[in-house]
Amino acid sequence: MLTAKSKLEGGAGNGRREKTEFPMSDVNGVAQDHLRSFVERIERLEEEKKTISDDIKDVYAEAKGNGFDTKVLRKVISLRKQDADERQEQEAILDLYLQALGMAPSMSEG
Amino acid sequence: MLTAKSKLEGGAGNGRREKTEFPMSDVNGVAQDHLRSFVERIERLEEEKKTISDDIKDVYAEAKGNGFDTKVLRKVISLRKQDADERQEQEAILDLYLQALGMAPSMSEG
Amino acid sequence: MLTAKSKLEGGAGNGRREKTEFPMSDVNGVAQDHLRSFVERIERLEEEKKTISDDIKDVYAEAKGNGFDTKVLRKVISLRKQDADERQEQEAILDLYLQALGMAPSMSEG
Amino acid sequence: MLTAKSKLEGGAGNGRREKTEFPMSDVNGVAQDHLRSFVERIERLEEEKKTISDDIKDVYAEAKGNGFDTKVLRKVISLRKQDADERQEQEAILDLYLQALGMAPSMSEG
DNA sequence: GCTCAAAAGTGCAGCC
DNA sequence: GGCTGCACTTTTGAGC
Repeated sequence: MLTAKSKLEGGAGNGRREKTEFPMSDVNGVAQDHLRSFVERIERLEEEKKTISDDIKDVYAEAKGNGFDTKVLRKVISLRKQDADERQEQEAILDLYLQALGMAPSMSEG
Repeated sequence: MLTAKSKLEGGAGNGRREKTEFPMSDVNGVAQDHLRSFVERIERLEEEKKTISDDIKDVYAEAKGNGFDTKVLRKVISLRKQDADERQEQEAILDLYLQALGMAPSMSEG
Repeated sequence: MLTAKSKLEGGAGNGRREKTEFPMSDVNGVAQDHLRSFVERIERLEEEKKTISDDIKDVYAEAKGNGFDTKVLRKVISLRKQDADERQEQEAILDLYLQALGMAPSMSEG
Repeated sequence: MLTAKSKLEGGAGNGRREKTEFPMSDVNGVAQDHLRSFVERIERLEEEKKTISDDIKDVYAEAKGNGFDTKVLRKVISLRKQDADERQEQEAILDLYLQALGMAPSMSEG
């Protein structure tokens, strides 16, 4: 059974087939452009993400500089996040039980 | 209603001491405001960060929807990142050499 | 996949090249035996672990066969685990605050 | 104050009802016992599983303490596992062929 | 530098 | 049988 090899969308010369078996629905050049576009978008976002992460670190550093214990601060953040998550979880549980009881919860019907 | 949060300030407010052993350099109330400010800033940033992360996932999903193998795509991103990191590393080494030679690299303007 | 540059050979032993560049501080044969021993122990444990995992799956399957909704069942397990974790967490928080207050919790006084 | 745990049984009538809408084919009390039994079995197994996992971590730690690079060690384990899986796969294919030829492979005793 | 915890990535099981 | 969501593993980053 075949598996791994097909994934590389490898630029094998498929130019001459009526229909390509490759995972992209287009000619190679176009697919490449498409790929490049995705790569750029992702890299751009990753960059932004890193900026944010660095900002967060800066805030912790600033807090520390103001005499706060970062470990405690992190715990505070973590706890508040947990609370939020738990709230969501509660709704999920409710939905689950409603489903189990045959009473569909949401499914925004209508 | 406060729940877990209340524990956070539980330690505080246990009377005035000539000198506080608390890690904050201010009166409790003020420190609390300060703390709150830090917490809010961090949470805001964490939220933004999550938005970006979700965006990234969306892009991967879109790429997948366009026939790209996300695993390969991730590999591409990863490799390019490594390359970039190595490039930076090279520049850092160059800077070190320049410094060692007394030629400050100053700021690397494009 | 690992590329050649990875740290496979990296690590200890830098500097001495008369004998070996390998990361182990012993003669090859002995180190190999040692390595083999670790590999075997790990593989044995992994095997046991898999057995347990399969057992768990079996129990879920059996529960399902008895009319239980496995999704709900999993949720029940998950919730109970969360409760246990939270209990631990509470102790951790307490310790943290005690530390922050300069009251080391470390001593286990009765 | 309700704790999270209480929600679990919240849905079920803590008393005895003559009739149930629940997906279990038995009276509530009995189903509850049954459920409890499953929960306990699973939790017991999960516990064992965690013990094994911790043991594995310990072995890796010990290996590290003996100068082995855990990353490499993990790679070794992983590769060997792959090999084993592939071997199994080969046998499975062989079995298929044997079956196709009307020669049941029966049980593969080690 | 090592250890530990959070985040990401991968694989798997259940569902449509 | 493809897909979505979940659990496990791995990796990265922070703290001591």
